Amino acid sequence: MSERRPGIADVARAAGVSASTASVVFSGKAPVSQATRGRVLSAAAELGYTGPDPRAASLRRGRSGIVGVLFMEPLRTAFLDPVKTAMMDGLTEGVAALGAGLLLLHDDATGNGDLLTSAPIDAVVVINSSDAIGEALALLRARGVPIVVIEGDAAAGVPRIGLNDREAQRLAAAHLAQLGHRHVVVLALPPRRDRARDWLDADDEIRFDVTRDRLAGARDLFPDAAAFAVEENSIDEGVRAGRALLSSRERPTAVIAQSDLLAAGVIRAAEDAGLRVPEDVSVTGFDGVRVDGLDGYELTTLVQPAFEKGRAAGAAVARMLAGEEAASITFTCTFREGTTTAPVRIPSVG
Amino acid sequence: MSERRPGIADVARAAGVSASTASVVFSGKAPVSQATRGRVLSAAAELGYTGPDPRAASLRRGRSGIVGVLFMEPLRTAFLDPVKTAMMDGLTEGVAALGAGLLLLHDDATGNGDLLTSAPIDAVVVINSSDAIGEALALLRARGVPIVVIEGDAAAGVPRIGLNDREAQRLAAAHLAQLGHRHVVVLALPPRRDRARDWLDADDEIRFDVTRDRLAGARDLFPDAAAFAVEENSIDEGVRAGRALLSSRERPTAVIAQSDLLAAGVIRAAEDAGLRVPEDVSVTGFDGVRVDGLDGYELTTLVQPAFEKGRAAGAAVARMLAGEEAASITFTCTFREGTTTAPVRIPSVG
DNA sequence: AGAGCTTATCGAATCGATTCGATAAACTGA
DNA sequence: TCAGTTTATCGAATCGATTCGATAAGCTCT
Repeated sequence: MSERRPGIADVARAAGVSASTASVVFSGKAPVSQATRGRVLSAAAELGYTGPDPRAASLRRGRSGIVGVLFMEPLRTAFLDPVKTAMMDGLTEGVAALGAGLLLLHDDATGNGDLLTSAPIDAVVVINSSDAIGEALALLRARGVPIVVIEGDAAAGVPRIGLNDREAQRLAAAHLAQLGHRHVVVLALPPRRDRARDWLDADDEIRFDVTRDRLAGARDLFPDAAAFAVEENSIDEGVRAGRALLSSRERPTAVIAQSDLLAAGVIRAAEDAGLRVPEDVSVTGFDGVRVDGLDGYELTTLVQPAFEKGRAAGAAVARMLAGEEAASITFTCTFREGTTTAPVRIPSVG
Repeated sequence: MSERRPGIADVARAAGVSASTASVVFSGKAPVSQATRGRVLSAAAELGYTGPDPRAASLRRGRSGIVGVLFMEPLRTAFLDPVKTAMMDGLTEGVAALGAGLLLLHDDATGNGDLLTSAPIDAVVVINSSDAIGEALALLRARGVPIVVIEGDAAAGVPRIGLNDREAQRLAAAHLAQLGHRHVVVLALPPRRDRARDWLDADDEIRFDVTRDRLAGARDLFPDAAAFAVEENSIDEGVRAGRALLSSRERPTAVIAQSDLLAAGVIRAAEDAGLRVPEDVSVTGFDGVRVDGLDGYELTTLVQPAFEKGRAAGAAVARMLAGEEAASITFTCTFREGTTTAPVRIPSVG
C-alpha cells in the first residue's frame, strides 16, 4: 500500500532504457531518438511520473533556480510603494530569463533570519539596503551567495543598481528656480529607520542613500531649503506632512517631494487647506509612477525606470551566476513637466 | 587552486568525528557532548563551512521549506490591493511557523509556467483563483503538491480559506435600508478577467466568487439594485465609476462599493462633483483596510480579517504537510459603522 | 556486581537526479 | 571499403547531507 512516488529510475526501467537516457529525455541536454523518447514518455505517463524532482535536480546541478529578495521592512509597507512593486515585476522578468523565481525574505523580527541560511537560494537581491543589513550580508557572502543591491549602501564589491538621484532632483529644483520660486521646502523620505516625522536638522544622520542624494540635489539650487522628513513613504504621510508645511507662517511657494506618493499627499493637503495647485503652491514628485487616487493632476516629476531597475538586477544576478563580473549600473531619471508646477505668483506682501 | 567549498564530510574529518555526528551538531536532532560539538564547530569555522547545503538537505528531507504563492495577475496590480498585502503578511507569518519562505508565482505570460514544475516547492497557496487556473492546479495535484486556495473556486478536495461575503455584505445593505435608503447602486469588483468597465447585465457571467457573493448579499435587500463593475480594484477606478454613477439622472442615495478602494474612489468622485458624503450620498466599503489617501473619513465598511486569512492558509499548509486533512475555513467579517453613511434625506422632488 | 537505562558516536544506506567519458552503431566522403 | 564523424545509449560516479539501527561507554539502583 505504500505509494512511493516513482523516480526516474522506475521510468527508465519500465521503458527499457538507462536512467541517464531517461533523464536526457526530460532535460533535452542530449539528442534522443524519437523512438526511445516516445517509450520513455509513455512509461512516465503510465507510472504517473511528473518530471524530475526539483530537489534532487538542484542538488546535482548546484542550482535551485531561486533568487531571494531581501527587504528591510515588512511586506505590507514595502508593497505600498508602487516603485517597489514595479521593481519586483521587473525583477521577476529578469530572473525569469534565468528560469528562476523569487523568494521573499525580510530582515526583521520573526526568526526568519534563518531562511537566509536554510533556504536554497542561488543569489540574493537586496532592496533599499541600509546599514542594518550588515550581518545578513556577511552571512550571505560567507555562504558564497552572489549579491546585488538595488538602491542602497552596498558593501565593497557588491554590484549596485542605482539612480542618478542627485542630478535628477537637481533638474526639478532648477525647473522651480526658473519659474521664479525662491521659498522652497523639501519633503523628504525617512533618513533612517524608526525616525519620527519631523524637520531635518543639519546634524541629522541620513542613512538612506536615496534620501540623502535627492536632498543634496535639491540643495544644489536651494542651499537653504528646509527639509521635513516623513516616517514612511505613503500618501497619508504626505498629507500629514503637507499640513505642517503649508500651515507654517512662511508658507513655501513650492514643495519638492522626494516621492510621488508624498507629492500626492501634499496636493491633497493643499486642497484641504483651500490652496490651489499649482496656482498657490507648486509641487514636484519623484518616481513617475501611477499614483492611485491622484486622478486629475499630471504630476511634475522625475520618471525613474523602476521596472528596468528590477530587470537589470535580474540580469546582474544572471551574470554573476555565470561566473562573470557584474558591474554596478546607474540609471537615469527623466524630468517630466506636468500640471502641478507654475510660475510663482507675485507675493502680495512686499 | 580549485576552491571547492567544504562539505560536512570535510568538517567531520577535520574534527575527527563521523559525518553523522557533525550533521547532528548542526541540526540538533540528537544529543552531542559539549566537547565534540565544540570541536566540530571550530573545525567548521576554520574551514569556512557555513552550515549544511540546503539543496542537499532538502533532497534528503524531502522538504525544501518553500511554499509557492500563486497569483493570477502581475504583482504590480496584485499589491495595489491592501487586502492582498495584508494577507501576504499573514501568510508569511503562517509559513514562518513552518520554517518556510514564500516563492512568488504568477499564472500569466512569460513561460514562468514551468516554475510550477521546476521549483522545489512543498506546497502552493493560490490567491483569488479563477477558473483560468485549471491546468496549473492539475499539474500541481499530479505532482502531489498540497494546495490551499484563498478566495476562489477551488477544485474538489482543495481546502479553501474564504469569507462570509454574502452575509457580510447583507449587513451593510441592511444598515442602508434601515437608514431609509431605497435607491442604491452596487459598485462591483471585476466579474471576470479582461472585462470592460460597464454596467452588469443580468446575464453577465460572474466568475469571481467574491464579486458574485457580495453582489448577492446586497441584492438580498435591494433585489433591483443596479451594479456597475470596474476593471480593477483601485481608487482611480472607483473615481471613474463614481463619476458615472453619480452623474446619472437618477442619482442613487447610496453606493455599496465592494471594496474600500472603490469606496474611496466614489467619495473622491462625489467631492469632485460637489456632493457631500454622507449628507448627499452614503457610501459603504468592504475590507476594512487602511486606505491611503482617505484621511478625514471613517469609512462604513465590513472589516475582514485579511491577515488572519493569510495566516490560516499558512496553518492549513502546515497541516497538509504533516499529513493531516486540512478543512476549509470561512472567516467572518464584522460590520463597522463609520461616518460615510447617514439617513437618506427627504427627496426634494416628490 | 550485574541488570537496565541513558547518552554519544559511528557506518552504511538513502534521497533522486545529472553528467562525463566510453562504446557502439550508423552514416559520410573519397 | 576504410578512416573519420555523428548520433544514441549506457554505466558509474557524484552532488551533500540525513537518518536509522547498532555499538559502546557511563550511570543508577538494588
